[in-house]
Amino acid sequence: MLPSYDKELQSHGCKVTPQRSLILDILHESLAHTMTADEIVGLAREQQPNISAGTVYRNLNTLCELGLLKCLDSVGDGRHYELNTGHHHHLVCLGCRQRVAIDFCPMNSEVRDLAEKSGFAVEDHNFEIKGYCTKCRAGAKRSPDTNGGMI
Amino acid sequence: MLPSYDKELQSHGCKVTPQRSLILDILHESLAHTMTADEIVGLAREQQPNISAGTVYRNLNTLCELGLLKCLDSVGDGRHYELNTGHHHHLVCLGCRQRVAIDFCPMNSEVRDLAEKSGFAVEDHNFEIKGYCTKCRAGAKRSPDTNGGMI
DNA sequence: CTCAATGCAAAACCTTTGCATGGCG
DNA sequence: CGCCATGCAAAGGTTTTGCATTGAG
Repeated sequence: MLPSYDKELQSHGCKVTPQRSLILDILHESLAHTMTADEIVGLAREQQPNISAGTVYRNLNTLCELGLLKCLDSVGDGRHYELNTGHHHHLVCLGCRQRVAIDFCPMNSEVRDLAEKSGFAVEDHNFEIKGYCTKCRAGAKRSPDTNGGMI
Repeated sequence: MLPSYDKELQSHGCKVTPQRSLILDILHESLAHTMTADEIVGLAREQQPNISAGTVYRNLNTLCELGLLKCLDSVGDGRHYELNTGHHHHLVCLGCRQRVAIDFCPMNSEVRDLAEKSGFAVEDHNFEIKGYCTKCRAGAKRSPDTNGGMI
């Protein structure tokens, strides 16, 4: 079943609008991978044809601030969004740009100490493995340099 | 001393122009941290006032393709460039957006196997630790949410 | 009712691109 | 001298913003 985010929204003094719920539903449908703002606008318009891109962008930012979403960025394909569920990292396909969640996390007290030894106050971290998914592997072998070093 | 990149450029059938050398010199000056295209344009204009932004962008892309530069991306501050010296990762300051190199690398055969077990052909990886550098720590404590969840 | 959220359109960014000119090899 | 690289300006793509209107609480 679809969890409702109404309570989280309201507890932040945030109104529950059809647009907001729709965005959260769309991201819930694709829990396994991330989406760009543009993809979200596209899917949202299937159900609510005149939802404005401005509204989607504004809501993505709002929902990130509330901590309901996470925003990822990586060379070559703009920002990606996902529901902020359990902590995880991603496999990023350099072909189709899809991000798929993985459970492995490299962060531990040792690494943290290393960073803090240089006066750095650690808040978060990010780990991504880049490569080619099963579907894109064939194409990748043909032209390994297609991506112009923008790995 | 400044290493000259002339040979690398020439060996790729690439002309050595003042603009190209200047960009490489600027990035060599800041080996410890990365720079945005815009910062590079600014510094370049101090020495060559009418260098065009288009030229800088074109060269940054060219030099990435040649493998002389590395391009990094991260939420909240666009692309960053650095000389492609030894493999390393970064501490990213959420205050001043500075990226500082660290030596620790989480990648090993175990992690690689994990990714490849799901049919993924691993090509590269990226690890960054986000937080606040010594200079920005005070400010961070005052307003932890300034960055709108865009960690 | 009130104030936040929306739709629309314009603007603000950042990056790329077309074209004529200049300069490296 | 030929062709790549440059400067300039225009265009492209993405994200933000201003403003009047709508609608959730």
